[in-house]
Amino acid sequence: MTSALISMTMPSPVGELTLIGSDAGLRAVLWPIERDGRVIFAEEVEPGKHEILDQAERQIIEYLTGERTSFDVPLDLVGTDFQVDVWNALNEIPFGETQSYGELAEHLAKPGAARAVGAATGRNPVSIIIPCHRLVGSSGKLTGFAGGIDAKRWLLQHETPTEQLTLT
Amino acid sequence: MTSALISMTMPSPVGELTLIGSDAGLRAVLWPIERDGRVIFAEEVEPGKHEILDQAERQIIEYLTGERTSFDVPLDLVGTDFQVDVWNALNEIPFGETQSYGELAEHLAKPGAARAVGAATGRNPVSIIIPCHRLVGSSGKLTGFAGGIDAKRWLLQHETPTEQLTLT
DNA sequence: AGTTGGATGTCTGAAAACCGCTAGTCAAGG
DNA sequence: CCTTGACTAGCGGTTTTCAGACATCCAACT
Repeated sequence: MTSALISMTMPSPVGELTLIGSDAGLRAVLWPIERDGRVIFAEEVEPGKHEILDQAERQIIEYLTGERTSFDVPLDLVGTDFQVDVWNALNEIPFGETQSYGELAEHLAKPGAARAVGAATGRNPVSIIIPCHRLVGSSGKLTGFAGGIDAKRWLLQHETPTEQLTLT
Repeated sequence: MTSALISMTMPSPVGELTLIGSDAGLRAVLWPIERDGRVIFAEEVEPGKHEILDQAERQIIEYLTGERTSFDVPLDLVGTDFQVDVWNALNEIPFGETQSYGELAEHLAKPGAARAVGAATGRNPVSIIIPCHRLVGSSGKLTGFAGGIDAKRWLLQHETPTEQLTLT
């Protein structure tokens, strides 16, 4: 008997986000396109009814408006050991910086596992908060993104001083 | 966060039995040979410390000494839908009677699923209390038993007036 | 009397496919 | 030359698929 999940939606410049919570913490932040495929069942709640979802929404808004560069909502990550390792490693890439899939694999002491890192990143349940958008190809190219390449570019530009180059 | 399991052992004429309990009820009664393979982790407790295990032990003793012909310990069955259906159907075979795998399949409105019933029965976690020993081949032969054919024969003879034939 | 085959739901193990990659090679275009 | 783009082989973890294996049974064969 794992406890029931609850959900909430919020608008954003990169599309409507769906937040999923459990007792233990924030379980997911999903792009519109992911919503149907990834949620088994979550009861919808109104804003103000659930501490963790409210906190998550608040922090995401602050991030999007530029008042915040890191998050401290409690997360409830469910995945394989490797996936959780990757997600935690992602969390350590600082605001405004990027890393390649291969570099992250090396940080995990698994050189050569770049492709596996890509696969695990693609399953990151907690978009934006776990900054999977900071992971780019070794050439700097924006290779893929669950919420669409446009959203990835938007997030990276949002984290980057405006003088910077335009991202491919 | 499912709750922790607790366990206890008790002697019996058919070998030492291991009882496993959860908050919700009795999770398993295992034969010696099953014990290593099927228990993930269960903290051992002393008799008298856990209501459900004590109740189960008491009822099993009463059954073995002939003072009891049915059980009412709360059970906590975990398995697929089909398996739970089979186990519940087993529970409805009265003391002293037997049924064939195929007959039970028909009661489940799944004629032809005799073999599937066999597989599900073999996974019955709660020996003795869920009377999987009352299931025999359509020819009356004692085909298989998790605790060994000898234990199956012992249990069936124990439920049968002594004048009856010897079981093959 | 023995043998064979088909029907059923589930589990297991092995193999294959799938990916948000990467470093290397090679040819074409400035 | 240097840059680009297209193509390749190999990487590692997970997911999907598939082929057996079972606590059977009945019928239709040898």
